[in-house]
Amino acid sequence: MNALGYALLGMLMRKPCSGYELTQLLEVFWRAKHSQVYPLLAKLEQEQYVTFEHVEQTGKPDKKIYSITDKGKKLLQKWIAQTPAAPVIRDEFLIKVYSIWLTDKNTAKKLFWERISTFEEKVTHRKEEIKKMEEEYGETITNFTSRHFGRYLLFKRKLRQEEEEIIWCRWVLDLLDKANEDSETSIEGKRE
Amino acid sequence: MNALGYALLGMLMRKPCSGYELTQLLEVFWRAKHSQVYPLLAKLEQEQYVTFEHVEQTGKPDKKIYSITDKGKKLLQKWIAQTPAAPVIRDEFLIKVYSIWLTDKNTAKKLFWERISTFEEKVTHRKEEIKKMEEEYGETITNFTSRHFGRYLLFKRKLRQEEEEIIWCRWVLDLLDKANEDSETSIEGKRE
DNA sequence: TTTATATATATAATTTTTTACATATATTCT
DNA sequence: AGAATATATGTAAAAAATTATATATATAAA
Repeated sequence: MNALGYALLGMLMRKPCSGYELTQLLEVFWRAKHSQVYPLLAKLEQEQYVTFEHVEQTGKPDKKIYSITDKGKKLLQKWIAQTPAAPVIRDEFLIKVYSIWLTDKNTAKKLFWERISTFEEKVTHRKEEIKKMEEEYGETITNFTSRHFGRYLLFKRKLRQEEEEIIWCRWVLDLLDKANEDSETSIEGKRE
Repeated sequence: MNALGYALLGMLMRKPCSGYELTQLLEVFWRAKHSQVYPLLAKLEQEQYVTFEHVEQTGKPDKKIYSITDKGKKLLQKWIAQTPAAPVIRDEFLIKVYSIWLTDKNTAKKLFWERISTFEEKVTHRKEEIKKMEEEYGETITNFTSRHFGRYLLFKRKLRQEEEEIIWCRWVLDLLDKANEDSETSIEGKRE
């Protein structure tokens, strides 16, 4: 089984979910589209790691609510204790940063300002999510045995990372402005 | 063209490189194996975004040194100014954290201690890289027009992130220890 | 009234990525 | 002597991920 499968099992341990809901919950720690989630759920069900029941709805399409089985739980627990693979990060923005010296200063600034803007939105959103969790579950959330503990830890980490990204962007923008002053006040432009 | 192609072009703007070297340099901002790099370089060469020359070596296998063309440079510059796609993060460790409440405290602690350990190594390594860059290129490195500027920015960002990850892990380990004390001093264990 | 958005599931086609296979030279470690 | 590691390039097969297509209900907005 692949990592995404374990992610799904982990979410189903927290609570039974539909494929639609799982796809949304996934966002914090593993990117995947619904076109990956639905077939994998079917496979998981075939191998008896999960079960599902049809739930009819009015005003909305019917859904399948998946639950994890004992077999699934055991598989997950065994996997957790194993050393995880190295993280994969692929961020187009970073490729652009790498080559930022090829653009003009306005293009560069715009890129970083847009980054700040999208990350500020993320921070706002994340803070709300954390607040909601803290209100809903109280102090138990910091308790190791709470089913929400892991999710809470991830949210806290994400928030920090998002805030750090903004700080870094501001630092870069400062550097860009400083370099500007230098080239205006001194003749000695380039070295190297 | 895909993002990896632009990453290669960006690295070739900094300096001509072999496919082997490119695969290593890639590490900071885009994960890719050599089996992706070599065919893509061939494609890039076919479309005249890069050229290469054979370099014979003694004691080592011969290599191909790739350089970017004007056509390649223009393509890259045009791409940089466009709004980047959302970052992709896939980290198995985070899936395990999500389900950490399913394990025992020792397994949990071990996971986080191992994470700290691998990230401490990364921090050490990263600091050396940054020091080397600063020594090699001096202050010009903070200059917008330096070909090393983007790479320098990325290294600084990575270092922060790696340091932050360690801080977060320690915070989690603290939480785990606190919860331990609680369950020893108070009877009221769970709520929710 | 049309359009967009949200809920809900599913498959097909394509692209991207990983793993494995393959070869070759030289050095260092056990 | 044999094994592992580093340098160097490539291809083939398999797995994973993205994009596109498809269907269906309901609400809200333009």
